[in-house]
Amino acid sequence: MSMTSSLPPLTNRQRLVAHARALFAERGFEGVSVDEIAAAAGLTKGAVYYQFKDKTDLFRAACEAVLADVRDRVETASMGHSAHHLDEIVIGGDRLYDAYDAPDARRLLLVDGLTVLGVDGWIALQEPVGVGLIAHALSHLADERLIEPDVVPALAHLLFGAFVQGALRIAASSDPQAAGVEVRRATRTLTQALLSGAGAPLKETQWLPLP
Amino acid sequence: MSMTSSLPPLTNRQRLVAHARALFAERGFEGVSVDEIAAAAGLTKGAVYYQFKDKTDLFRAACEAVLADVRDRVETASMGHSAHHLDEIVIGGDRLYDAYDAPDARRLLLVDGLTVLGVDGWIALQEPVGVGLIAHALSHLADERLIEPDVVPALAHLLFGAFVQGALRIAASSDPQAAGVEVRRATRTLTQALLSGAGAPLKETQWLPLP
DNA sequence: ATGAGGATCATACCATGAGTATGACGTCAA
DNA sequence: TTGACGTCATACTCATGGTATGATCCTCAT
Repeated sequence: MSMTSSLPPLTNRQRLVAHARALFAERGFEGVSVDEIAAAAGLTKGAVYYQFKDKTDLFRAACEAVLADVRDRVETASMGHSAHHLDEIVIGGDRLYDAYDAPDARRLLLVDGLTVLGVDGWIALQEPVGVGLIAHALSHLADERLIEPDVVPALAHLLFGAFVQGALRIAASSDPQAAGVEVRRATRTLTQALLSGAGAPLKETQWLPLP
Repeated sequence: MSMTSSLPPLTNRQRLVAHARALFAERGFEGVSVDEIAAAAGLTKGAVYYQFKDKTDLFRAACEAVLADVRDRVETASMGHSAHHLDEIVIGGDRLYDAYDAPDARRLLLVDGLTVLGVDGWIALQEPVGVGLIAHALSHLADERLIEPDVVPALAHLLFGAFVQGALRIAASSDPQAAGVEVRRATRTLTQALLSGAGAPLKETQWLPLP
């Protein structure tokens, strides 16, 4: 069904990334050998190590390819739907779950990415897209004084973590359909709570002193 | 400082787990060889593969050892502090961050665990402790009708994901001290919003139809 | 044209490490 | 004593990441 538009006919580097993406999505980073990826692209290991520094570098390139698709899906889908600023955090959230429904996004970005790229690499990868989209939505809540503006970066990161676990919970469920609505409901409970402006007062040290 | 109470003098299996835990915490699952772990325990590879099925099995045992300590730290610390039921979600949250401050908890449970054990294994590992504690706290909110009872399991999982990313954000920061208070503040914004009872009304499909 | 030089990739090779097979050593019961 | 079993060491295989080096092709100046 996919139009397989090969204009121009794809450079070898792109073909390596494409096959790496497919194989990594199927059997994970450790489950696929470099020779196998090269063979799938009709090449050998020499081509891989000329184009990429090491196996991790190839994995990173595959991650960025997946992430580009995720960004496209989320942005185009949320385009025109946000009647009000405040809706986009719940609408965009559903689109995020849709995007993370793809096997390659799950395996590369959510499962293997953290271990392979390390904590810093993982955060650097997710910041522009996943975290960034949430931060953008939260900034509108901060404009309306529903939350404090200076908690937006960290809060976006936390919410992104919630989305990650939500996607994994759906993936691990024996009934992904039912788990999908369950997780989306729980996510709305979370975002709805933010939208109510309950985070605004925040009398410092009302609960416990911060160390 | 740790009392190193060796009574009885530790079986070889326990010593393997202990050294595996330390080495995995230092250089990760892929960064440590089985021979190295065996040598650190004064043994050889044969002992490892007699006691454990494979390297992953040893890693799982190390994870459970770390997790036992996490549970102890969180439970004993939150013991007697929760004047009201509703406090424990924010108090216990701070204790969770404290527990995930340890290098072994970070590396084994938060970074390597997901990839090594797989999604199902990882969830099965975290469910009894991390997710379970949050679910317990949330159940009290459900008793007070602050949230719907049937969203508790999924919501606990989501909040646990937020804690995971919070801990990772602290770990990756160049100033963990400052990042610690930043993340804890953001976490309280989240939990405080739940405590306000904003999740209760939840008019179905007010925003979007669930698929 | 032609040869120099670089870009791109294949081939051969090495080192490491997970997993297996098998044997050695002990203990204990009969 | 001996035989069975639990525990571990040793020796081996095999897959794989990475490197070194050589082959091929394209480009371009002379």
